[in-house]
Amino acid sequence: MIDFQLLKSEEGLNRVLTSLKRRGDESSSTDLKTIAEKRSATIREVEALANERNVQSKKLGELKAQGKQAEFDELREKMKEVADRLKVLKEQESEVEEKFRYLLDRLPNLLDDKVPDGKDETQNVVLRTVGEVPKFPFAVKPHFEIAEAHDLVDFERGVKISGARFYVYNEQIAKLERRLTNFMLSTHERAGYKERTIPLLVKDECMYGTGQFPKFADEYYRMEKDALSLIPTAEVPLTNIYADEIINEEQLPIYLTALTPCFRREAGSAGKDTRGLVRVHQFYKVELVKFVKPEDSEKEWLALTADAERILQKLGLTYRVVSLCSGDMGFTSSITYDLEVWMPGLNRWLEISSCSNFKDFQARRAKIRMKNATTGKNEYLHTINGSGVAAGRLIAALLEYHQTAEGGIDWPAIEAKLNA
RNA sequence: GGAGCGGUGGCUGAGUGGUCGAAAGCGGCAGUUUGCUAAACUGUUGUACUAGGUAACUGGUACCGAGGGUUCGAAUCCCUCCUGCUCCGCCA
Repeated sequence: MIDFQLLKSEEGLNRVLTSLKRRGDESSSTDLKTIAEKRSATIREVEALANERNVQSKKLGELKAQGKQAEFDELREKMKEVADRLKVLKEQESEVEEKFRYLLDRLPNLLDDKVPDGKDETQNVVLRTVGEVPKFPFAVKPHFEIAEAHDLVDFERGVKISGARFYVYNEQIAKLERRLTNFMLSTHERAGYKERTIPLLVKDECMYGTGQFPKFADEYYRMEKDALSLIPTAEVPLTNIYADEIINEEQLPIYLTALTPCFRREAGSAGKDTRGLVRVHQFYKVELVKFVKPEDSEKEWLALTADAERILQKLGLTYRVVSLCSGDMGFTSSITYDLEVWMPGLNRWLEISSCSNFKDFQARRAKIRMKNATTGKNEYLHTINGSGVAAGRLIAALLEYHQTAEGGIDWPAIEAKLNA
């Protein structure tokens, strides 16, 4: 969440409103200032009355100890009224607090000044393209046609077992995925990321901490009985490792990575990418997460993006780096670069990684702080993360790049890339 | 799943209705002593919100697993939930 102290000044409020407008968010942001003010006023009232109660209660204790029964009884009667009044006031306070939290919880992160203006994904800005768009001397096929033709992926049985957007990898793809994820983890380990194995089911407070809850709750699988959610990305448990903790500044930066399945309901994407491995309910992904000092976050975010790019470079895939425009930015992110890989068979660019700087937005929600070594004060640190990268889409890309004129797959070529 | 016992500050651990944000010890920080280190001694040491102040800081409120309740007053009493440990059962 954003620093709600911003709402108190004209200047801060304008920053919030400008950012919201750039996002194309028409939510009731103007209410914020009024609610924030009402909240402060109510808190002041409650605290003043609570102070009186505390002072008089202390006095009652003294009177009793001194055996002054008459004075005790008199004051006690008076304080009953104060207690009643306080009770009513406290109810008002929690009502205001609830309204305030409701708005604040649903308020997106402030956009970085460098985020380009734009309405939707069509106005994202391509920063650079790495590699050439490959040319084939034959008619290229999308990955799912190749996979079906050679029985590499069993889409029907995936549907039989679990429904649409589920799949079964047969032997060669299953093994390729195992090789690829291992390759990605090793590559990141060399760049300084520490691997973790983490829970795939998380509490609501974790989903809140990284910003999935409460606004986007419908997009995730939740186990109602146990009040746990299947993670949509390793970002959730990985970031929450340090929830509610204060980290010494000297221990930063912390780089973490994890391989996990990711589960997404894909609610609202009916009819989109219905074939293939591009949009599925479950896929493996290697995630990169960084905890950094605020002053380092831009540098560290660019470095993390480069770490994700390295995977695509090593595998010889053509991709471009895209700066998401204001209207296409995610709720929690302050600035995001997407990596889009060229898909020869689909004949389009496909998002395979999304690298974001959240600044202190997630840190505030998850209460992840650092102790400033010079001032000794606790401050919110910055969190950064990105996919490094999504395995399912990576497999799809490799199949399309290494298809042969005969309609098969050049396995040795893939193998060579992995061994390079 | 059953039975029993617990959850207190960075840690250990006291505290069963009033002056308890909370004893004591450890750790941390500052200082004194010291040729240096160590030891000893002295002081200091939580978080969030809130009001004032440029700030250092000062005042207030809240927090003793979480949420409710009783009371003028709750770490302490009552209820619900969560969670840890030990034993038993079950499963891998």
